[in-house]
Amino acid sequence: MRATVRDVATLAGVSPKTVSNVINGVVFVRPETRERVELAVAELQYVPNLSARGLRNGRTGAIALAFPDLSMEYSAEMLDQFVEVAHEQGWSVQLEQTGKRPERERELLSRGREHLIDGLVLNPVNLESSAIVGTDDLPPVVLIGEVEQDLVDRVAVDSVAAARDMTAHLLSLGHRRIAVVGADGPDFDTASARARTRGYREALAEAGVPHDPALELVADDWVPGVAEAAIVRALDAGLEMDAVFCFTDSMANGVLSALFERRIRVPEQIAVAGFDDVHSGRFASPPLTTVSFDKRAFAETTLSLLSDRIADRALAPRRIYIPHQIVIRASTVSA
Amino acid sequence: MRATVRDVATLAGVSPKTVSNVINGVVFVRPETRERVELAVAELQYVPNLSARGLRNGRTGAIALAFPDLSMEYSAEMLDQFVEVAHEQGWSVQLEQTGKRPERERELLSRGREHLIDGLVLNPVNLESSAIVGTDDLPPVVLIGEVEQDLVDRVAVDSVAAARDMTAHLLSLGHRRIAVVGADGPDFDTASARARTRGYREALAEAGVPHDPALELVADDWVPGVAEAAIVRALDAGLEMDAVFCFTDSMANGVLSALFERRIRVPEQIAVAGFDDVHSGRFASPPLTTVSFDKRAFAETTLSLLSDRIADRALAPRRIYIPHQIVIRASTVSA
DNA sequence: ACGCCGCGTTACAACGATGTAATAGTCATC
DNA sequence: GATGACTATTACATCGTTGTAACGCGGCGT
Repeated sequence: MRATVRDVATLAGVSPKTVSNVINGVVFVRPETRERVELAVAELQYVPNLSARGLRNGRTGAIALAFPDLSMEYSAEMLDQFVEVAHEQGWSVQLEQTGKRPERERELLSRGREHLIDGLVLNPVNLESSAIVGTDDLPPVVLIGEVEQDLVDRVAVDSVAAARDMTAHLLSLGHRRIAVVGADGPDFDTASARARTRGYREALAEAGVPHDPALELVADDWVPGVAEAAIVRALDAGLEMDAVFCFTDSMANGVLSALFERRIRVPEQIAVAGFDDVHSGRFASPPLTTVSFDKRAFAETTLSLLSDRIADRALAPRRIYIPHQIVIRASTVSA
Repeated sequence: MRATVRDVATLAGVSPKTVSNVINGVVFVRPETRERVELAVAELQYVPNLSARGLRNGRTGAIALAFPDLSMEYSAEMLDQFVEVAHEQGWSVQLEQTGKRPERERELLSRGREHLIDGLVLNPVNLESSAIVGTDDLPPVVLIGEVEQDLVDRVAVDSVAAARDMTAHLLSLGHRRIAVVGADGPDFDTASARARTRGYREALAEAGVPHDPALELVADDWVPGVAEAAIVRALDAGLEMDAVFCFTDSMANGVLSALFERRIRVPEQIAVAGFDDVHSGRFASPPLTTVSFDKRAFAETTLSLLSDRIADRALAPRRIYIPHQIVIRASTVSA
């Protein structure tokens, strides 16, 4: 059986509350008393019961992270940063996967888990504005990624601007037939897809390059297999293109695979760009030009907003954009 | 303020314990009473306080997953499965990253977090046998991946056999100068590295192929960049090889990148194989031959062991190997 | 009609930590 | 030497849930 404050108190010859005071360090305790207690703690290997503390304090010290698809390298790299930063700040992290099921996002936003976590970082995909009705009933939450929603805190890369920048980069290389992979369509219509498609179109318009809807390839799931299938279909249909801008690195990987298979040289015949700057993009064949952002800063910003929100639920919702850069590698500019 | 059993009880005109009985469903409650309670629960949107329940029951309903590096695609795919299976079984999942710091593994195994989680799935890297002394003091834990340790439950792919099989595959293609990337060395000596190196050597010995230590390339971190550097160094040194067996897909990615850069054709000039069968390997250029295993089954097996262990800490430790297969793709056998 | 049985329900206490208010102890001051 | 002003420590109650044991009520047998 584990030692409790009582046991420690008995051994140290003080009251339970004094033990608590020593442990939490807010109330001043005389050095010799403190030392006796600390000795007893060590002796008994006392560890506070966090359930009890949570019950008493109303705070669990845990936050939840919810991603749509944990198996993506993108999720992995974000998780890495979030877990590190959260731990540095003393939070423990609960992990949730929302998958393709919108009801899971709703469930998280309803009070289902409320008593187990102090706050929630949610990367929504299916969530549309409707899902969040009033802010009153929500647990403290920060949404990450592109969301068309004004009632809660949000952190994101400016997808419209980033897509515009990447398209501009491709245009500056002289490309005029730039396909995108991952555009929104009737069956697939997420906020990210819409934003990136919009940025692409804006860049074309700015450059006065005609917009061909046939170049907007829809991928109903942002995974390499779907992207590969989409590009293969387009090539087979004889669609002309001199560049492909994939809305994630993961899809770019699928596209590179298809082009490699067909012996189409990248970037000489078709340039390829991605979005997210995942680690493996650097080791793609050829290395992938992509939209990069500081994932550590992303996590820090998000958790800082969440922390504020937990402290004060009445704060006005904030939106923060994390700066992005175009990282140019050999998939668009040969060495 | 959240509703409690008390509030629900008052509204339904019953005692708190009856509400508890309805919610937990173990004690029979008369249908009309049950209905009244359920109505009150819905009315008040009552949600049990899990801290209180945890305090009372001594179980939190949460388990922890600890991986050395969450940013790896391998971790992501494992996490995906673990989280899914855990949720199906009603566990919530806490995430920990042990990083390069052995003390974090120790900390997890000590009772530090004990009161917050019911059990722990740990993928150790630094942990050597010494870290686990007696089983008495440990939280319920299942180790995953190669570990030289007999005191706790373990689930793993048989790395020795898998490496032997992959080496045999390469030998069967006629390769005789097979390099490995990720071998153990003086500065890098993990159980996985040792096991895979051993399997490689065993296969060579069985086939009567001479063993050249120069072909065993050490990577002090199993990431693509280090693998790339290692292979580049080997090629620059004029080391002859007709195949490269990388101990992870991630490293294979780095190797493919280096070979692509040098215009060395894969598999015609040098065949490349990996280990883990991560998703993106299918979309490598060329698609990667690798050691595959059922990650869902891995997670199910692990959580089943953990569940048993939580139920009975006195069980004899078990070791379970998850079956593996060699998946042959174009990086070793051209289409 | 009386007592017994069994089932559904209840009162109470306990899980462990900690805020509050009261207490014991220390020291300076007049 | 007694009074007052602090300061360190304590007793108690409480957070919300649930196991235990006791209770009340209806039905059955005699």
